[in-house]
Amino acid sequence: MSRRPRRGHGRPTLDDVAQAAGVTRITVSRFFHSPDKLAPETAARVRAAVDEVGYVPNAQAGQLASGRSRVVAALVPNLGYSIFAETIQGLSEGLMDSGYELMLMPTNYSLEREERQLRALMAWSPSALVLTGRRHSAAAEQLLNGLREQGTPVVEIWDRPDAPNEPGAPARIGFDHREIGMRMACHLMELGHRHLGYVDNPVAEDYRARERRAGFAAAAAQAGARLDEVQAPPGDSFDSGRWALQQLLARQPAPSAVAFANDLLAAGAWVDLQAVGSSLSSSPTSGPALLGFGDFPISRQVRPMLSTVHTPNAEIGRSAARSLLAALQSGGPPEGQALACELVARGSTPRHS
Amino acid sequence: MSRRPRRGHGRPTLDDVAQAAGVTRITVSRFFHSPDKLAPETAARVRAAVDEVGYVPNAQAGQLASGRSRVVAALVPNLGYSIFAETIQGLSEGLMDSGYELMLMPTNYSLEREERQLRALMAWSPSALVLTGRRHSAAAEQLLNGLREQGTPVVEIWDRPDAPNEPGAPARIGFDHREIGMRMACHLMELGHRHLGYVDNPVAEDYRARERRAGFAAAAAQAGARLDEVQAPPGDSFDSGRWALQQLLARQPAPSAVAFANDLLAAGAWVDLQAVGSSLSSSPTSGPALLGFGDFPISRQVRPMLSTVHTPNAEIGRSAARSLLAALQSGGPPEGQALACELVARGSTPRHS
DNA sequence: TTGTAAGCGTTATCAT
DNA sequence: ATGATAACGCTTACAA
Repeated sequence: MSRRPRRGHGRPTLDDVAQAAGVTRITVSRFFHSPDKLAPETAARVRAAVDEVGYVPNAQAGQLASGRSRVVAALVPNLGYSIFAETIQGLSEGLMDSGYELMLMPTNYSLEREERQLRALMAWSPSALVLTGRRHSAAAEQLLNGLREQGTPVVEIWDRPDAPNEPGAPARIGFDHREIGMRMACHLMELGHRHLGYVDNPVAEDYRARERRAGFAAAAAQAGARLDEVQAPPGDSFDSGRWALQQLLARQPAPSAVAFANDLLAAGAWVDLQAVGSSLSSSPTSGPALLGFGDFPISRQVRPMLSTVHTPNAEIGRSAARSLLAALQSGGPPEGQALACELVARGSTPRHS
Repeated sequence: MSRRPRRGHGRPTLDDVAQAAGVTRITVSRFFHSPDKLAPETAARVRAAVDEVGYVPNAQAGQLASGRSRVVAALVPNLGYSIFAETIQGLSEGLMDSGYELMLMPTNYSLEREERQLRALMAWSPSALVLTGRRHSAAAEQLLNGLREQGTPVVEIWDRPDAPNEPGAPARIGFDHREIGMRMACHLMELGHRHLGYVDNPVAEDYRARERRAGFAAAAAQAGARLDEVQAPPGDSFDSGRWALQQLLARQPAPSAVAFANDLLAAGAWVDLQAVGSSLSSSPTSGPALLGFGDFPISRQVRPMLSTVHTPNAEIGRSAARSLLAALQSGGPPEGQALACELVARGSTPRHS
């Protein structure tokens, strides 16, 4: 019916709608972006014309003309690991119906990979950016600074906001992993433990896990407690945690309380401990206290229940979405937010001695 | 230094590079898209100029001009639920470095939501599309058909391919949930059970879970076995599964084997059963056999280990990426793929009577 | 309240 | 092997 130009999608354009409505292109454009500037009856004609021709806007053309992209990009280490999946779920919920679309790029815990993704991203002129963590390659930092100067809101999630909202400081949404590590150690020491163990996770590039461990070690040292550390091997987390605990318990003397980089590691070790305890004697276990991190659902399911640190997985994503949308609207920089973690003391860390 | 036009990002453009290299725009464009068409020394000059001015392509402009978008969109019910997170992880790994970016849209298990996301998506002219499941609203089907006719590859994941690769049939990557339901029932009946139970999941819109249940019921009916069914309530899956099993066991007579919509439900029920069993007697439990679905890591951790169905979570994503990229390259339609599930018989389904 | 003119930065087509 | 010209579909700036 209608002319089919040599190029393009062949989809109806603003001009097609305009023709059908007896107005010009720009009026139709206004119908979408500032409908209140149209005379009501004009708007009605345009609406009818839009339906009639089946008009769908062309995002690329609009973005090229306006210089704004309606893309929010998120770079996360991994999705299979459920905490980031929950964060992304929160982020996409927060972005829903905002007119922005979420572009997702996994970095596999690699700063180099993150930098490459960031470069690829530049081509899209994203409206806003979500990065995981505060550490990036030098080149990535440069790209980010460029974006920030140009007014693109950037938030870093899953890491601590810098102390007092310093102006110009990167906006971060999350918590201080080092501090959480310290709190974990303090919890165990408050229960009377003087010889602690720590099982770190096997992902070498996960510096946040390293920080928790470092905080844990610092608090232990400060209190004069003894500390044994071990890195869990890759593979099934449960098995890995079990193996790591055995390593610690084999030492003489063995720690009386052990903290883990995450609940999966801890749960594996914990159920093993219970099984051994109950087969050797029917009395309640007198083995080490165990403390996890992440408050995975499993932790409430083992008996006794696993003590852990509750992290605001989905809330980090929702908060990031709020912060970015606010910044996008106001034109100002995005705000960071310190989100609380809660140390949930349950049955696996009873009072000691 | 350089002119700052009234509009645009102010980023260097092809023309800036061209000027620095002493060539024209189009030569620089060719440098990126068909470098072998350039004289080697011209290419070298262009390369230097690109670095010099710090050129980054403008995706919107390129896509507007070419009519192709370099966006692959994926619509999934939910990410917090780990199986889809693993699928998306597989998908994004498969897409990595392909030049296509992943746009992620959650549908919250709502067909209406899916339709809206699809409409929003049309504005982006995605190069390819990933949908979850074969069921969509009528309007969504229309949109999809339009896309397919126009040559956009579309694959539906987590559902069964249609029988023999019918031409024109939607490409699906996954398996037949109804058939898996039947296999689950058969497994239990082969062990000697004649009175089965089924615990369905609480997400009313998850038709795939309904299909597994229907298959389970059909197989039971066909074999003349008795069946009791119950829907798990919303909330923590472990607790929910536990509650549901109690409902079934309270009936007189009670089923001797119970299947669950997923491993979380099953695991909650299973550990509960073991706890009760061991506190009442030290003999091995003689309670009902339990069968899960999904092969979550937890299932290998409970003792006895939970029998379940292993699903190819990440493989579905990787396969979708492969199929779409192949279709994009060949220009043909994408291919579906039937992926195998494996029924993993473990300790929770021992031989019966 | 509506319209005109001039791009936005790239790629397709055809020419040299 | 390189270039000139004309889109691509929309929005901004300025007029009327």
